[in-house]
Amino acid sequence: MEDELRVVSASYITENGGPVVELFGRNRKGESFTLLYRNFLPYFYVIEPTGTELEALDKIDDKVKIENVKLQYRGETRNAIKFTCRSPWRVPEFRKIIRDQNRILAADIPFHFRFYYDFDLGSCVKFSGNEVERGKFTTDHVVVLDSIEKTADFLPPLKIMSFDIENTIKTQRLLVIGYTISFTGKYEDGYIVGEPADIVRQFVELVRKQDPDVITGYNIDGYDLPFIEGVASKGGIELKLARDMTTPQRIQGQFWRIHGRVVADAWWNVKREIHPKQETLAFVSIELLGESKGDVDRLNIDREWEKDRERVIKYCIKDSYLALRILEKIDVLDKYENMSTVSLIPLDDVWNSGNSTLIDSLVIRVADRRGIAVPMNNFINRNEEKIEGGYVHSIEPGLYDMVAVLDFKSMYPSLMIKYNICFTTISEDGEIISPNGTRFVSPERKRGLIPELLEDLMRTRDKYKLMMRNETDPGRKRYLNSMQSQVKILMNSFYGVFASSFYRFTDQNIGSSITAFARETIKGIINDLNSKGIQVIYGDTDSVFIKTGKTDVDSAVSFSVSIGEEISKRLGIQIEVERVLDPLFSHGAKKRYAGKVVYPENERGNLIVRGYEIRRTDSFDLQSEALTEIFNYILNRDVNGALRRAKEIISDVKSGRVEIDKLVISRSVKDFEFYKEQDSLANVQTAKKLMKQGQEFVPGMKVSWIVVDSKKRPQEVEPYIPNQTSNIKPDYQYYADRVAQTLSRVTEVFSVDETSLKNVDIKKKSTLEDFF
DNA sequence: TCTACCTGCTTACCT
DNA sequence: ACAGGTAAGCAGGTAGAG
Repeated sequence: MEDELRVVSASYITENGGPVVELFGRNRKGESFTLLYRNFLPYFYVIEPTGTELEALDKIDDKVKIENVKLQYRGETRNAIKFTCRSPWRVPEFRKIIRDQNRILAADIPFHFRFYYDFDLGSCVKFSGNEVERGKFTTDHVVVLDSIEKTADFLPPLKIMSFDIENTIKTQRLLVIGYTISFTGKYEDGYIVGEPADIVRQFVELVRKQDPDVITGYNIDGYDLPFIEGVASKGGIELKLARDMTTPQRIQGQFWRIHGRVVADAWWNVKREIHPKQETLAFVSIELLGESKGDVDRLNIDREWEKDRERVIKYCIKDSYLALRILEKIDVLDKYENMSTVSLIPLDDVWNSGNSTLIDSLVIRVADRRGIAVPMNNFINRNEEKIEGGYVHSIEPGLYDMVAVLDFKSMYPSLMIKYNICFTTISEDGEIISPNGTRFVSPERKRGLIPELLEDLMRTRDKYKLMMRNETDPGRKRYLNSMQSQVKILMNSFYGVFASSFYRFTDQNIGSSITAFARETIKGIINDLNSKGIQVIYGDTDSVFIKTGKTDVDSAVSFSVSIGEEISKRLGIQIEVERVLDPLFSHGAKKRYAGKVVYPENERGNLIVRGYEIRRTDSFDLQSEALTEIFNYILNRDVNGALRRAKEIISDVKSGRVEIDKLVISRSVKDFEFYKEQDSLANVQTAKKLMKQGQEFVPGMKVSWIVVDSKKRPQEVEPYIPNQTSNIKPDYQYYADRVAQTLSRVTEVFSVDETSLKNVDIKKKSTLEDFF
């Protein structure tokens, strides 16, 4: 049979002592497939092995063959051997034979990636093969492959299954699993009750029968899955949740791998996508969906279960439904499917692995084609020394009129292209010299692999952007926009990966050359503009904020656009006018500013804030709201109004005229062992109290609290649980002080300090000019 | 003994 | 298992004033 598939996940199993590559996914019709390939073997390279090493390798029972090859290694052609064996899982053992790990190449590439690179596969594949009996596999079809290749991407319907468990707190007994399934726009739900072991057995059956592509739930990574695994192991049940009957595996104590399916914790995804102020399911459901959770008291779940079982079951199903809806709402599925298309690896690997995996996928293929050696990642000899980063220009306190923000379009990728920065071009005799003295050969002599790859990506992005502009169908337009945005994200992640200390192609000089060129570029522009009498008031890494000196928006825009065009032409890197702000406020701190947008047109009138408490998830609502109000006064040039309102807010807080919900502070908590003085931290104190109460807590979660006595050292806090605050007495003086602190940073620019905000009448000043 | 100031630790943000 | 630069709050200390 022949068909096309979007690949959800790839892995391998062992059969008769040899590896079988398996790809899982769905065709356009939404039928699920398992594709099997049996004739692929693992291999790696060793540069100039010694006699003893070669002998030892030759003696390995698992060996299939040893071939002589030539590879480009650090700019030289070197002799190497290609060692092919049968067992992917034994490669780490074979690596130990070689003393110097630097001479072993490509021996740390997960087997399914090796298959992906060598067959040059992508997010979707076209295949032909023989359909066989389903056997142990749970998919609609199982095909033994004859051929497989990359094909144009498409988005088939994927099946998502969300689940949630309830258990007693004291005895940790599993009571119920509730679930919701979403497929082709339809929802279906249900539940499983009974003896804990039976619940788990039926759950495994359910997953096998429903065969979902994505498994989700709220906090399943750290709570529900480990809990179910615990019940399974105690009951001697094999947790065969995978599409190939294997059991889930936890990677680095964090992500789960279930062959053929993506495990996508809704909590983790929400955290990554929207950074909510609080991370409980209740809070996120309200914020994102406007829906509230059921009102079952989890702390008294044992009694609730006795009293009204139906209600607890309904509540459990609802939680699974909410998690599913949240995952759909934040639109991650399409996004990661598109990133899978851009980075050419299966959906699961995009969703649940780091950026270096995406970069690997593009770089290793090209390196292999060109005979360039692929070293291994080095997690052991990590260089502790940090490379110097971007330049941040100081900003003076004040209110500035008609400020244009110009910034470089993908600055780091552009610089890598412009200066041919690459591990293949770094050379003592290079013609291009970076400000820190590192040399790269000119593109005329040798075009770098990375610059070429980045240029391809730039072209791809421009192509998507052009298509998007000409597209009239809204759905198609959204898809094209998402594609161009994923390409941009991938391009921008190159720098970070190449500047990281462990990445296989890392060279300290590459990372520091990129940032050195960037600093030189931005400082050059600032000096140049200043010498022309154009005042640069701020800049961060790839941006400059200039005073246009104009009074109307059109002149300000055309003035700054012409400056941008001149610079772009002169430097060969695109710099664009991102916004014009009128006015822009700063209290004199880097990475913090607020402004009113006057350009672009579609953002006109918007308040934009960077860095300030309004942006921070660990500030309490009252603080954010108060500062927003004050900014609105200031940006409308009503300083007196700002001062009056600031005093009013502070005095209200001081006397307790404020809702307790506005005083909630939330912060994340790591593993307790991480901290030097865990007991003196409010977030850890809160987490410990929550655990004592029997609340769900896993490291990495945000916890919320109210400060009840800030005089104590460390300050005393109480966990915040919505609708359960009657016995909490906030330390109003503390909150008043903090709000005053926040607001006075703004008012001090106009000569009104914290003490005067909190106390006596302010000096009578009526116009803005009087304050300078 | 109280306050001002400093340092180290920590989190979250900006690009 | 992508980077560095930065602000700011709290804990806990010390120096100097009262």
